[in-house]
Amino acid sequence: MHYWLMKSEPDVFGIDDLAKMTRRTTGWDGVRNYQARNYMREMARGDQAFFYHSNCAEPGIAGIVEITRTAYPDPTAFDRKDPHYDPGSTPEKPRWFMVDVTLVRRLRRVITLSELKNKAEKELDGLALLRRGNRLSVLPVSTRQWRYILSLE
DNA sequence: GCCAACGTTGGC
DNA sequence: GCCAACGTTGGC
Repeated sequence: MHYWLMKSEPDVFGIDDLAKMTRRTTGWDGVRNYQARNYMREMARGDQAFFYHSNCAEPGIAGIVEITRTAYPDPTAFDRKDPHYDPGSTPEKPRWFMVDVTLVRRLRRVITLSELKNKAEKELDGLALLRRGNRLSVLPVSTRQWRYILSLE
Protein backbone atom coordinates (compact mmCIF):
# COMPACT_ATOMS: atom_id res chain seq x y z
CA MET A 1 0.00 0.00 0.00
CA HIS A 2 1.50 3.27 -1.13
CA TYR A 3 0.35 6.86 -1.13
CA TRP A 4 0.60 9.44 -3.91
CA LEU A 5 -0.35 12.93 -4.94
CA MET A 6 -1.83 13.66 -8.36
CA LYS A 7 -2.21 17.15 -9.75
CA SER A 8 -5.04 18.41 -11.90
CA GLU A 9 -6.10 21.87 -12.92
CA PRO A 10 -9.63 22.43 -11.63
CA ASP A 11 -10.42 24.61 -14.65
CA VAL A 12 -9.75 21.55 -16.79
CA PHE A 13 -10.74 18.67 -14.53
CA GLY A 14 -11.37 19.27 -10.85
CA ILE A 15 -12.69 17.14 -8.04
CA ASP A 16 -16.26 18.22 -8.83
CA ASP A 17 -15.82 16.82 -12.33
CA LEU A 18 -14.57 13.54 -10.92
CA ALA A 19 -17.59 13.36 -8.61
CA LYS A 20 -19.87 13.57 -11.67
CA MET A 21 -18.19 10.76 -13.58
CA THR A 22 -19.81 7.35 -13.87
CA ARG A 23 -18.85 5.37 -10.77
CA ARG A 24 -16.89 8.49 -9.77
CA THR A 25 -14.04 7.03 -11.79
CA THR A 26 -11.78 8.44 -14.48
CA GLY A 27 -8.72 7.46 -16.45
CA TRP A 28 -5.71 9.61 -15.55
CA ASP A 29 -4.60 10.19 -19.12
CA GLY A 30 -2.32 12.78 -20.69
CA VAL A 31 0.73 12.35 -18.47
CA ARG A 32 3.77 12.96 -20.67
CA ASN A 33 6.64 12.94 -18.24
CA TYR A 34 8.76 9.85 -17.75
CA GLN A 35 9.17 10.11 -14.02
CA ALA A 36 5.47 10.70 -13.47
CA ARG A 37 4.75 7.76 -15.77
CA ASN A 38 7.11 5.56 -13.79
CA TYR A 39 5.33 6.44 -10.57
CA MET A 40 2.02 5.51 -12.15
CA ARG A 41 3.45 2.15 -13.17
CA GLU A 42 4.38 1.55 -9.54
CA MET A 43 0.82 2.10 -8.38
CA ALA A 44 -1.14 -0.88 -7.11
CA ARG A 45 -4.86 -1.39 -6.83
CA GLY A 46 -5.98 0.06 -3.53
CA ASP A 47 -3.22 2.65 -3.33
CA GLN A 48 -4.58 6.06 -2.43
CA ALA A 49 -3.68 9.49 -3.73
CA PHE A 50 -4.39 13.07 -2.84
CA PHE A 51 -6.30 14.90 -5.56
CA TYR A 52 -4.42 18.19 -5.81
CA HIS A 53 -5.73 21.31 -7.49
CA SER A 54 -2.96 23.14 -9.32
CA ASN A 55 -2.68 26.33 -11.33
CA CYS A 56 -5.69 27.96 -9.71
CA ALA A 57 -6.63 30.61 -7.18
CA GLU A 58 -6.20 28.33 -4.18
CA PRO A 59 -3.82 25.48 -4.94
CA GLY A 60 -4.13 22.59 -2.52
CA ILE A 61 -5.41 19.12 -1.71
CA ALA A 62 -9.11 18.77 -2.42
CA GLY A 63 -9.79 15.08 -1.92
CA ILE A 64 -8.72 11.46 -1.86
CA VAL A 65 -8.84 8.99 -4.73
CA GLU A 66 -8.09 5.31 -4.93
CA ILE A 67 -6.27 3.51 -7.71
CA THR A 68 -8.82 1.12 -9.17
CA ARG A 69 -6.98 0.01 -12.28
CA THR A 70 -3.23 -0.35 -12.59
CA ALA A 71 -1.20 1.11 -15.45
CA TYR A 72 -2.33 0.45 -19.03
CA PRO A 73 -1.40 2.16 -22.33
CA ASP A 74 -2.75 5.70 -22.67
CA PRO A 75 -4.79 5.75 -25.90
CA THR A 76 -4.69 9.55 -26.18
CA ALA A 77 -1.04 9.17 -27.23
CA PHE A 78 -2.22 7.26 -30.34
CA ASP A 79 -4.81 9.83 -31.34
CA ARG A 80 -3.50 12.21 -33.96
CA LYS A 81 -6.12 14.78 -33.02
CA ASP A 82 -5.44 14.67 -29.30
CA PRO A 83 -3.33 17.48 -27.82
CA HIS A 84 -1.28 14.79 -26.06
CA TYR A 85 -0.66 12.85 -29.26
CA ASP A 86 2.82 11.32 -29.45
CA PRO A 87 3.83 9.63 -32.69
CA GLY A 88 6.58 7.87 -30.73
CA SER A 89 3.98 5.85 -28.84
CA THR A 90 2.16 3.07 -30.70
CA PRO A 91 -0.29 0.36 -29.60
CA GLU A 92 2.44 -2.18 -30.37
CA LYS A 93 5.01 -0.29 -28.36
CA PRO A 94 3.27 2.14 -26.02
CA ARG A 95 5.35 4.80 -24.34
CA TRP A 96 2.72 6.41 -22.12
CA PHE A 97 0.52 4.81 -19.50
CA MET A 98 -2.40 5.78 -17.33
CA VAL A 99 -4.26 4.45 -14.32
CA ASP A 100 -7.90 4.65 -13.29
CA VAL A 101 -8.75 6.53 -10.14
CA THR A 102 -12.00 6.51 -8.16
CA LEU A 103 -13.08 9.27 -5.82
CA VAL A 104 -13.01 8.15 -2.20
CA ARG A 105 -14.13 11.45 -0.74
CA ARG A 106 -13.67 15.19 -0.84
CA LEU A 107 -11.82 16.67 2.08
CA ARG A 108 -14.03 18.73 4.37
CA ARG A 109 -11.93 21.68 3.26
CA VAL A 110 -9.07 22.25 0.85
CA ILE A 111 -5.71 21.87 2.56
CA THR A 112 -3.82 24.65 0.84
CA LEU A 113 -0.32 24.65 -0.52
CA SER A 114 0.57 27.59 1.72
CA GLU A 115 -0.47 25.57 4.78
CA LEU A 116 1.68 22.67 3.66
CA LYS A 117 4.59 25.04 3.10
CA ASN A 118 4.30 26.20 6.68
CA LYS A 119 5.07 22.64 7.75
CA ALA A 120 7.85 22.10 5.25
CA GLU A 121 10.61 22.51 7.82
CA LYS A 122 9.23 20.03 10.31
CA GLU A 123 6.38 17.58 9.87
CA LEU A 124 6.47 17.66 6.08
CA ASP A 125 10.21 17.76 5.64
CA GLY A 126 11.07 16.09 2.34
CA LEU A 127 7.55 16.20 0.89
CA ALA A 128 8.12 15.94 -2.86
CA LEU A 129 5.43 18.51 -3.59
CA LEU A 130 7.39 21.14 -1.68
CA ARG A 131 10.80 20.49 -3.14
CA ARG A 132 12.14 23.43 -5.03
CA GLY A 133 11.14 23.62 -8.65
CA ASN A 134 9.20 20.41 -8.59
CA ARG A 135 6.71 20.22 -11.42
CA LEU A 136 5.91 16.53 -11.52
CA SER A 137 2.18 15.90 -11.81
CA VAL A 138 2.39 12.55 -10.01
CA LEU A 139 4.37 12.32 -6.77
CA PRO A 140 4.90 9.86 -3.93
CA VAL A 141 3.77 10.69 -0.39
CA SER A 142 5.10 8.74 2.59
CA THR A 143 2.70 7.11 5.03
CA ARG A 144 3.85 9.50 7.72
CA GLN A 145 3.27 12.51 5.47
CA TRP A 146 -0.10 11.17 4.39
CA ARG A 147 -1.32 10.78 7.96
CA TYR A 148 0.04 14.13 9.00
CA ILE A 149 -1.62 15.97 6.13
CA LEU A 150 -4.94 14.32 6.91
CA SER A 151 -4.59 15.38 10.54
CA LEU A 152 -4.68 18.98 9.29
CA GLU A 153 -8.16 18.50 7.90
C1' DG B 1 28.04 14.05 -25.37
C1' DC B 2 27.43 19.06 -25.00
C1' DC B 3 24.52 22.78 -24.65
C1' DA B 4 21.55 26.54 -26.50
C1' DA B 5 16.95 27.13 -27.70
C1' DC B 6 12.53 26.13 -26.83
C1' DG B 7 8.24 24.51 -24.52
C1' DT B 8 5.83 23.53 -20.22
C1' DT B 9 4.47 23.87 -15.42
C1' DG B 10 2.50 26.26 -11.94
C1' DG B 11 2.89 29.71 -8.13
C1' DC B 12 2.23 34.35 -7.68
C1' DG C 1 0.66 37.99 -17.42
C1' DC C 2 5.21 37.15 -15.48
C1' DC C 3 8.89 34.28 -14.82
C1' DA C 4 11.77 30.61 -12.43
C1' DA C 5 12.74 26.03 -12.91
C1' DC C 6 12.52 22.39 -15.22
C1' DG C 7 12.54 18.71 -19.28
C1' DT C 8 13.14 17.96 -24.20
C1' DT C 9 15.01 18.65 -28.72
C1' DG C 10 18.34 18.82 -32.11
C1' DG C 11 22.59 20.78 -34.27
C1' DC C 12 27.23 20.10 -33.90
